[in-house]
Amino acid sequence: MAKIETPRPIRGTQSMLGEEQERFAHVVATFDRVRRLYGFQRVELPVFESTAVFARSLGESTDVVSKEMYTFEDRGGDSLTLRPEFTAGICRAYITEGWQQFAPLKVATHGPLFRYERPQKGRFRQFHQLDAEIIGASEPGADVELLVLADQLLKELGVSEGVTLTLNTLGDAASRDAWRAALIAHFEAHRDQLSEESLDRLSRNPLRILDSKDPRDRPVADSAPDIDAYLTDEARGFFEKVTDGLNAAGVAWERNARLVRGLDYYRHTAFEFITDRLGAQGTVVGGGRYDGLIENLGGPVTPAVGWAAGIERLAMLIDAPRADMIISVVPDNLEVEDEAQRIAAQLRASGISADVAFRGNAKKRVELAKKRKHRGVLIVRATSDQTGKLYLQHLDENQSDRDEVRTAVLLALGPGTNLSGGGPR
RNA sequence: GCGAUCGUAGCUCAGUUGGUUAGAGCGCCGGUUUGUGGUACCGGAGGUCGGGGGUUCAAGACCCCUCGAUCGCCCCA
Repeated sequence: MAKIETPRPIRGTQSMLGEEQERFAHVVATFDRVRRLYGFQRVELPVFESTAVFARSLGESTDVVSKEMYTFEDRGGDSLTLRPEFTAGICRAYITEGWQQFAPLKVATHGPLFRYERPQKGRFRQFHQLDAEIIGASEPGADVELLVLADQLLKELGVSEGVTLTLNTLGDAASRDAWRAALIAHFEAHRDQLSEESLDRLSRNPLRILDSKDPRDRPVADSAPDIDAYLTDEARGFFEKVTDGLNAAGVAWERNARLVRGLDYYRHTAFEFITDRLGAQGTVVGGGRYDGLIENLGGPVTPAVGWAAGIERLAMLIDAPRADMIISVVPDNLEVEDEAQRIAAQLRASGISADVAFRGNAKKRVELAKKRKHRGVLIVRATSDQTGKLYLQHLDENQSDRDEVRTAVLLALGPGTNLSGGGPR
């Protein structure tokens, strides 16, 4: 009989359980809470779109479009693509779903994205992002609000210590074009000093040479002109209003004149929240303003700004979230199993998580509760003596945790409950 | 697409310069003991050492190929 081969998981995908999943869920839950504080509506979007949605908006020559997209033909012969990012799909929906009537529209979402890349630390083929966008707002105040939102999110996740906001402006179209031309001239003049990779960038995406990690490129990149000299008055004023707003809101930031974005659609504000705690993947949140994108998709001229954050990356940075409080209800013997179910139901009705172990004798069930990291064991004894009927054994180390469990259980079972108690020996 | 490192039980790993029937802990299954309560004892199942080829009297160890993982380059959240 031939051995049945178990299908392997797809490279770069993850299946999460336990702490890994709890970290992930905590990041999402925190985002969902904070985005509400800023009045961002949750939107639901398809995971795949017509290939043109991404090809047109991201730029044909970007790596994402040219070699990283999961693109396939459906049975009808249409070219579809699993979304490699959120922004393009949101903009498509803004145009096709009539969302223009709600402008300026503040939306947030999160979910899986797909890029055909070589996996490494903090990088996956199916990965997950948080996303926040403001569509139909040309005011710098929109940029500020998004950055303040991101800043608060990182603070509430407890990771702001190791993460810094780096900020740059790419100017308006006129500034950007003038700067780009000056950069190309500069790099052309020093071709002989650039790495092979940067020579390739020079023809594909010259701005990218600025943040090259190759030490051979640094002298040329560092001596390249900043955008500041090419900024129009309008673009300069815009950037100042953004930075003033951040200062007023108490958001710490650093100017990085070398910061550029990988995708073609960015204008004006560009930013990354970066850390050195994730190996080669330094960016935790990245985004900026993309005033031309919706037009590129055939929509009306619509200014917009947004960011995305890697959920896996944030999950790696946060402290392990505290597990939910679960009380294990253990019947002393078969006789009181139904009584244990009744008590568990009472706990759950009061919002306390309860688990009734169904395997093994009482001792085994207590051991299992300990192993599952439950907070306490409520032992139900077969006795007519009300004083000895319920016994709460704590599994927490410190007294305040024990008090929390005891108070919760007493509250759920009602006043006057006779609850003898003990702790770990 | 390129580079480095690594693949031994379900999991975490030992395995000495190549040398008998490949080990441990945890987990799993069974049993003993205990019996107002989490750490006891005994036993068992489970590995064609990622796969294929080669060197050798002899390969888990050495060589080649292949697949996979990890980390880095590229790119990006």
